[in-house]
Amino acid sequence: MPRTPAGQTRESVYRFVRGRLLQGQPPTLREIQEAFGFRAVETAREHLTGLVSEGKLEHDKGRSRSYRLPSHLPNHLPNHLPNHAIRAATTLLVPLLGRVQAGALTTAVEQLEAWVPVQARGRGSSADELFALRVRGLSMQGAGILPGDIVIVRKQSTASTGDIVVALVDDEATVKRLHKGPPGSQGPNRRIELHPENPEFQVIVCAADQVTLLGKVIEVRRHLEAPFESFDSFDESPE
Amino acid sequence: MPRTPAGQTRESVYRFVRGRLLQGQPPTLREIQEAFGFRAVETAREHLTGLVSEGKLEHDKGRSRSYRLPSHLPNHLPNHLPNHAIRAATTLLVPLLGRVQAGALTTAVEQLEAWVPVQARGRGSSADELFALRVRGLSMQGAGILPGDIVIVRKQSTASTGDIVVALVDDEATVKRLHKGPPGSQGPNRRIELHPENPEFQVIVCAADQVTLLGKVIEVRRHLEAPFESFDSFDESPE
DNA sequence: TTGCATACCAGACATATGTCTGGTATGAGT
DNA sequence: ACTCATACCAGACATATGTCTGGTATGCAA
Repeated sequence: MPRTPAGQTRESVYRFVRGRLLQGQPPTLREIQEAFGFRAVETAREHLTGLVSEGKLEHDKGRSRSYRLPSHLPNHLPNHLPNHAIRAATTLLVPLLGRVQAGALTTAVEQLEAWVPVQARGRGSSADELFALRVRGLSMQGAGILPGDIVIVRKQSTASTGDIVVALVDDEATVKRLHKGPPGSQGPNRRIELHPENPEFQVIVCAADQVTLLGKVIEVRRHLEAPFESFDSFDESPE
Repeated sequence: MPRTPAGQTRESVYRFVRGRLLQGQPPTLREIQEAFGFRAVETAREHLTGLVSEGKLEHDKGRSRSYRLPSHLPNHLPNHLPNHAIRAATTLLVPLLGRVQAGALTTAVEQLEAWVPVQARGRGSSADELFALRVRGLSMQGAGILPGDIVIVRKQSTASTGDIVVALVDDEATVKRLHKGPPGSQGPNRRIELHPENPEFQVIVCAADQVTLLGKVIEVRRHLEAPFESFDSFDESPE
């Protein structure tokens, strides 16, 4: 029986298994056997055993379809594909909300436009911490944020000066750059400034209790070809 | 035995299964049974059977862990979560390339920076059609494309006037807006203009055979918090 | 050529996993 | 209260799936 050089089939098997895992469909040994034309199930199993010993896969002994990508980032990963595959496995699905109204940060069906795949950040990340909105106006043009862009937002009720945030002002969501007044300004009610990045728009100045901070913008996306149907999330015009 | 109202456990089971599928780890019936505290395997199986009849899942009879999200977009989906779950299932993993050199559009290990999750577009979409690059210069600032942004590019060797493209000029990749000369200009060798969106940069004018068009930019992303380690993909400065 | 590591094969068998049949009882509506 | 749909239970069993043992032969280096 002709054989490939050492390691070559192993690599091919790894890519096959990884592809199936990323599709959510881990293969059985016999599916691998068939895919590669092996005559023995054991051949497939030994390749997987080799991959486990190399740290590229892990599995639960005796369970069906249990080979999987390692679930934790080992401290000393070699700088090759497994690392990237692991990152791929931590994709989060974040709701793109159609409209945000006062207090209603929700993934209720009527407001959910789509699910957006987002790379997980850190081990504690969870899709519940994030939401996405579509930008409608030109107020943040100077920051390279244009109408139609999608902002990925991490839910948080505080942020730092200079952060780009989503805030509710007069029950309307807006994307602006946050500037906080000095501690103690206006008594317990600190002054908040929401700065546009476009000279045609005015700074919004108010007290902290007049603003609800919904979160911090952590990513901006622009689709030059729209994968989604067009849907506007909020109004905005020069004041 | 107390029971939940009709449909409630079904929905919870669906979310559990979907979560496991998105992790690449489809559950067995007994794992579902255990997760929900059912006394009988059959209870779990019936919920899955119900979900299959609702079109939310499909499966292969008699195979282990074979319940999965539907693999094709049905024509008439109800406007609720299954639709979005299906979209989630069509996330592609696109390679973020560290550097593009002449002719070397490759996902070879040394040039692969990360895998980027991207929403699939259309049924024929495949990750092989796409690659991602990191923008380095300010030449496209006017178009809201800033240094450090990631562009998702669909591989194509032609594009339309007005498209933002990635092109190889003098063996260096650059992102510009494409303008094509009139048909027949310069004989069979049509004139090509690559326009910056920043007055500090000059238009690149050359013949079609001096330029290799690598693809069309279909999406731009900016990470305000970097999920990746910083890695620059190409040089660019005012000419 | 020899030696070695390992890529392959074959078969038996344990058990994990799905399926089916027959049943109870609970929530909700009338 | 009655009825109905269905959410649950229990058990038996077929087979899919993984595991182990014993083996051959091939590619590669010395």
